Formats: sequence, C-alpha cells, structure tokens
Amino acid sequence: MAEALQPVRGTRDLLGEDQRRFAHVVDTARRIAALYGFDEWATPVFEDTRVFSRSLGETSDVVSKEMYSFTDRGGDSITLRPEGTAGVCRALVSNGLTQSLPQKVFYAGPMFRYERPQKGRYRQFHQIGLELIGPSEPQADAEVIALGHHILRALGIADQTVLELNTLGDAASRDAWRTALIAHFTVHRDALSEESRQRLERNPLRILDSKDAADRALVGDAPLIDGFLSDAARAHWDGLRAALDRFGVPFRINPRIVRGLDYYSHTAFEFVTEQLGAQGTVLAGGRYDGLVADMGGPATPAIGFAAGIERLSMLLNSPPPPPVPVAVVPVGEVAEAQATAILQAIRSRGLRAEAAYRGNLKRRMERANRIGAVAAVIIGEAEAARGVAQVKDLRTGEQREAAADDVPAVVAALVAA
RNA sequence: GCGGACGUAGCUCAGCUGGUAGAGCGCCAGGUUGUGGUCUUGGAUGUCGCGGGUUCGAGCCCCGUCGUUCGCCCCA
Repeated sequence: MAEALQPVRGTRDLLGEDQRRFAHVVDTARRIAALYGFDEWATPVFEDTRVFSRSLGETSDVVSKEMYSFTDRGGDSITLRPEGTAGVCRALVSNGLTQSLPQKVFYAGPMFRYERPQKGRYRQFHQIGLELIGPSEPQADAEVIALGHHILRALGIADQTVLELNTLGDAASRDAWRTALIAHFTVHRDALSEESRQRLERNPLRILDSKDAADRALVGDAPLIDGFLSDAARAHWDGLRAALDRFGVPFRINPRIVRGLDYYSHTAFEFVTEQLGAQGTVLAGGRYDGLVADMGGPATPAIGFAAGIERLSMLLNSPPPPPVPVAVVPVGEVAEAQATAILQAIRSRGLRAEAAYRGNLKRRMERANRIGAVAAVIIGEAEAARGVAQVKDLRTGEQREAAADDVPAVVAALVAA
C-alpha cells in the first residue's frame, strides 16, 4: 500500500457536520448582508503581489513574512490573497466603479497566511467580509458595525461577544499621536520589553496592546488619541457613537485597540470573545479612506470588516441538522427495478431520499435507521407483483400499505407530521 | 520565528519500576424463512507518528524529525 498522504500543515478537510456549520455561517452572513443592500463579489484567490504589498504596508507582518508568494511561469510575482479588502479595492478600480459610488460589497472565501497554526488559526482560513465604499459619514461606519452585529445575532452568538471600539483619527491626528507615543516610550525605552522595543521602531501603536506586564505599566500613562484629534476627526468619532446608539448596538470603548494593517484610519472595532483563547477576535474592521487611492484610483472613503468563518463556526452552539431522509428499501430484482421510479418521485417532491441495495432485509433496515430516516418504503417481491409498497414510520413502527403511485404523497405527509 | 505539552486500532483512550499490545464505541457475520432502534454470540483491525540510539529486550529511556495542541508574536 502506498503511503497515506496528509493535508498540508495548517490546512484541513471539512466533512459532514464541520462543513454544515461552515456553510451555515456563510449563508447567514450573505442573507443578512443582502438585507442591507450588499451584493456579493468574487475576486480572484491570487493577485499581483503588489496589490498586497502596496496596501498592507511593507513592514506589516503579513507582508514581510506571512505571504504565500511565488513566481509564475511568465515571471510575474503572484500572491495567494492574505485578506480580502485589497482585492475588492483593486477590482473597484479595475472595473471603473469609482464613478458609481457607493458600492456595497459582500464576499466570502479562502485566505492564505504562512503562520504557526493554532486553534482557530490556519494557513488556509476563510473569511466573510463587507466593504462599504464611498460614504465618509460616521453613519456609514455605524451601519456596517450594526450589520456585523446583526450577523452575530442571526448566528446566535452575539451574547458571546463584546464590541470594542476606538478611533485612530485621520492621517494628521494619527501622525501627531504616533509622534507623541514614540516620544513617551523612548523616554522609558529601557523599561520596555524586548518585543516592544522593536515595535517602537516598526509600529509603536502596537505597544498599547502588549500583554507584557512591564509594558502595561508604561501604557497606563501613555498619551491618548483624544488629545490629538483634529476637529473633523473628533466630529466623526462623536457622530459614530451617537449613530451606534441609534442602531441600538452596545459597545465598549477600548483606547488600546489598534489595527495591524496600515490602511486604517478613524474607526477601528473588534467583536471579541473569551472562548477562543488567544484567537478571540471574531469579527473586526475599520475605516480605510486611503486604500482605493493606493490601488491607483481616486481618493475614496470606505469602511468594512472581515470575520473568520472558522472562529464563528466554533462558537455555534448547535450545528444545523441535516435534512431528515426517507429510506427506500427494495428486496429482489423486480422490486429494485420499481424502486428507482419511487425513489425519484420522492426526490421530485423535494424530500431527501436514499436507497439501500445491500444485504438482507434486516441489514437494509439497519441502514435506514442509521441514516436517521423517519420513514422507510419497503418493496418486496409480493409488493412489486401487486404494484404497492409498505410505508413504515420508523419513529412509531407503524406500517401501512400504499399503491406505488401514492407513495410519495404518503411519505411526504409522514415526514411533515 | 520563540517556549511548554502531547502523538497507541476508524473514533475516545488504558498500558504498572523497560519483557514484542488492550477496552469502549464503531465495523463485519450470526441468534431459522421478508422488518430497524434494545438485547445477545462470534470475528477482523494496529510497521504503538517517522528515523536513529541505549539495552539481552523499548509503546514505555535518550536524540532528531514530522504533526497536533497551549502560550508569545501577529491576526479573522
């Protein structure tokens, strides 16, 4: 026997119930998004590497060490998408849609990041995401967040999450704040953890959500964004909170929330849970007013979020059950020939039906039971000769005879009961 | 990329201070002629993750490697 091959590290198969949970998350999100006027887009799974290197920031971890990049046979640098927003913005520009705003986009699909796998973190993982491109009003931010909340509610997991909210200000506010943070932490440089000393160079905002105890002490009296907000940025921030109140979405302000990717400004938010260990962020996003311009389009405001389908699936309490089937159990050649027509007739009525073709009657009934059938249609030699079938209710054990033509209707009534 | 734990039948796991493997579930076949869910009898199944080492002898000890998992980093 040849060696049994395994899935590649960080990837996994989704079978049966796993895939059912997964599909339920995507279907639910798609349905709710449609209620808010969002249309689904499907962009390619791989893109020109520059689509990501340009948008995410060269120094971000995603770009500097986590991308699945390769050179194709034509010599071009290609990258498996590590996230969805950059591709949507590229598509917006490529299709000339910057002339017809707003665009409200829903997407779902696989993403790829070369990371150390953990629970709820995979190298091929899947996201659902939303982008609202065009509006700059805080009302738009609130609507997108409300939509995210709506999806979590529809999935029955909203009460397992908390919405944390922050503002990063506009570019000017953020730069001023950043400068102040660098100044603050540089003074205490020696007290910082080694990791935070590196963050001081690359991404000083990250120090704010360090888990290191020594860092946290210094974070306590670090300058807050509040002191650096421009009038416009402050108005946006105030407007957002007021709008969220109108939508009835509860939130908690967390000044330490920053986004990992460079393109965010103003609003940053995360729905987090305690139940997934270190991978507690379940749905997160923010405003990215500069990204469309990075893709070669005109300056275009936008806000969006992405959510990890694996993480959402894990929070689902009860997986959606498979539809209840009907078992068709023929015995003997004549009966098997007749069973096909009955089988297809039952399916045509919209019921799930499967036939058992192996073993003696006892085996076939065992199989009917195992697949969870509520009804069995039994056709033996005697029934086949007379053009009838036995319809048995597997819950009660009651059995009655029906003419072959009537079987689908009888079975349908049984299933509905 | 860094640190800890783990890796035994399809699944969940046991295996005492080293003496060439076991349970439950599942699976297969019976308990008389055409009826499942309960019960009962019997049966098959493992290169003990992989490679090396120590030993008369290793699933148990040592080293390496791959994988899983928890935390850090980062992120959805």
